[in-house]
Amino acid sequence: MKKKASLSEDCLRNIRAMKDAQDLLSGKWKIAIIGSLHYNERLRFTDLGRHLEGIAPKVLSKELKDLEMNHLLKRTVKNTTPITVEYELTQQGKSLKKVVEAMSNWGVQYRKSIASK
Amino acid sequence: MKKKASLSEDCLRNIRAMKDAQDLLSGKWKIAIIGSLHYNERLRFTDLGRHLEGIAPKVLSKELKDLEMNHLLKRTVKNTTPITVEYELTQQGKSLKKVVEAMSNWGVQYRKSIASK
DNA sequence: CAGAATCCCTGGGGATACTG
DNA sequence: CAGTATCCCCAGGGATTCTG
Repeated sequence: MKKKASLSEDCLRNIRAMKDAQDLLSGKWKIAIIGSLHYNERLRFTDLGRHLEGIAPKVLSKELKDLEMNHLLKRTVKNTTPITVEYELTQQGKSLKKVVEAMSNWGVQYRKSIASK
Repeated sequence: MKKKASLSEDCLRNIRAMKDAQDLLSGKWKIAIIGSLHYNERLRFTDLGRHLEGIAPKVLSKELKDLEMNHLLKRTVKNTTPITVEYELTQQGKSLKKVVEAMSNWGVQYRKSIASK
């Protein structure tokens, strides 16, 4: 016999899922990084920096490592002189498309609604 | 005459929008809070806490204030004894639906893909 | 170019106890 | 019930300089 649980297990599961997502995307830059790669397919370290406006190389480096560890993006060293490195989303990373787009759209919307006040 | 800019203004705009969103939703709990209210319509302080599993009241209180300041949720004091307070999403807050759902779905997906490894 | 090394510092976040 | 009040701590993040 089913009763409505006061705290649906379903609901808790979803909330945990959201927390998971936010944890992996924690920090001030990760979403933006994923977003950049979402719009640009593949980027090099410095180019990525240019997209992010104001991020320090150390921080960028660390964020990239985090994302790589979670298999959201892939790092490729090109054998050129000088050496270049390319970053691109993995399949996992690409699966964030919906999230990235939702946030982007919402952000644009939000700016408008603030501006019109 | 249109030329492809090396750093599309469009792209930067989107990235900024994402940063905006992430800033408003910064911290470990905001998304989860929005999510809870997305699934439950309206909740009281303590109930909200129950959904979030492990959050300290001080922290919850602060997160709620932040969200309220950004007009993402509304606080209502009920004239009961003892006093009760209800939180619910504003229209602004509800507009985050897409974001919340995207993150939730992705989180569930991600858990599976990790578990199956 | 792609980072690593250093130094620094605030504030986000937690634990616990208390109150109207 | 719905929060405050305190105390505390570390890591996220920044600025700058250096290197293979």
